[in-house]
Amino acid sequence: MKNIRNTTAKKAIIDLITHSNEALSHLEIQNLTNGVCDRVTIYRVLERLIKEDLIHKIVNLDGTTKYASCNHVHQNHSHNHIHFSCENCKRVTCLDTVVPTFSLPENYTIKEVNFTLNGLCPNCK
Amino acid sequence: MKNIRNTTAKKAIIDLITHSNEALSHLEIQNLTNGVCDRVTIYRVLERLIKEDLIHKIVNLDGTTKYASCNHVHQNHSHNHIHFSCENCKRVTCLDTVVPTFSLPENYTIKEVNFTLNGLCPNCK
DNA sequence: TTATTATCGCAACAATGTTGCGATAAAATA
DNA sequence: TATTTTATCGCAACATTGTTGCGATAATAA
Repeated sequence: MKNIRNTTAKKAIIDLITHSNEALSHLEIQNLTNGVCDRVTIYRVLERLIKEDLIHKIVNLDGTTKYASCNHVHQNHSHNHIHFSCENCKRVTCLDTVVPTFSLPENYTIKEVNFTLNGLCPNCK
Repeated sequence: MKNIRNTTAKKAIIDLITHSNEALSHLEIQNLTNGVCDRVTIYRVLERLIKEDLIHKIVNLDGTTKYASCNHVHQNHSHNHIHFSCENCKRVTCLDTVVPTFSLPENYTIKEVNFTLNGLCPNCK
């Protein structure tokens, strides 16, 4: 069986993401880790962290993708909260408390959710 | 002032999108229009069609973006409906009737919305 | 028919993500 | 602690997707 290793790169990346109050892009992670590891390694670590359910991926309308830590304060945490993407400062933040309600037609199986809003955040408006 | 022109490429692309029952990617549009115009022109036409509010853009969790026609059956149409992206057949469809409700904290200005769900559609489950 | 200019085609570039493979190092085991 | 196993890494090379500049073309107004 595969055993998970606690790599230097992995530790640095997860530390960065969990201590950030906004979602980070691959490039931002690359700059902030400052040469701890290769570009490709960052992609691979992020992929694994998502699989381990430690972070989640957010894709914005402008096509950029960012990563944020999962909030495990609730017993059954989920990623179906809304993310806000500011057009001005480009910051993406999790609105953990804002969970939308909707009723899906039958026969659909939901596995992942991506809710993002674009606009101006309180700081930029 | 700028006057909008009804180009051959534009007509072909909008015809394609409005008659499709699923959202189309840039590549799919390129293949289906079959050399009507250049790759770059497709990007520019799509950009203009979005600005004219004739189509809307959908960005999925896998990073792919697709385009769908705007449903103008309602007086005040909006794009805040949910899109479903099937992991298996890769089709993206608008669930026009499924509009989520949520309450945003104050001081946020919303300009655009991107709601997508990943999973299995009725055909693939 | 002619003039204006929005739109186009092409080439070149930029950003982002992926893959293969030999090298390295984390952690289990002796 | 020393050795072994193999998950993870670094590098190079590539693929995909989207962007930009600029001269050429064609849609529309005059």
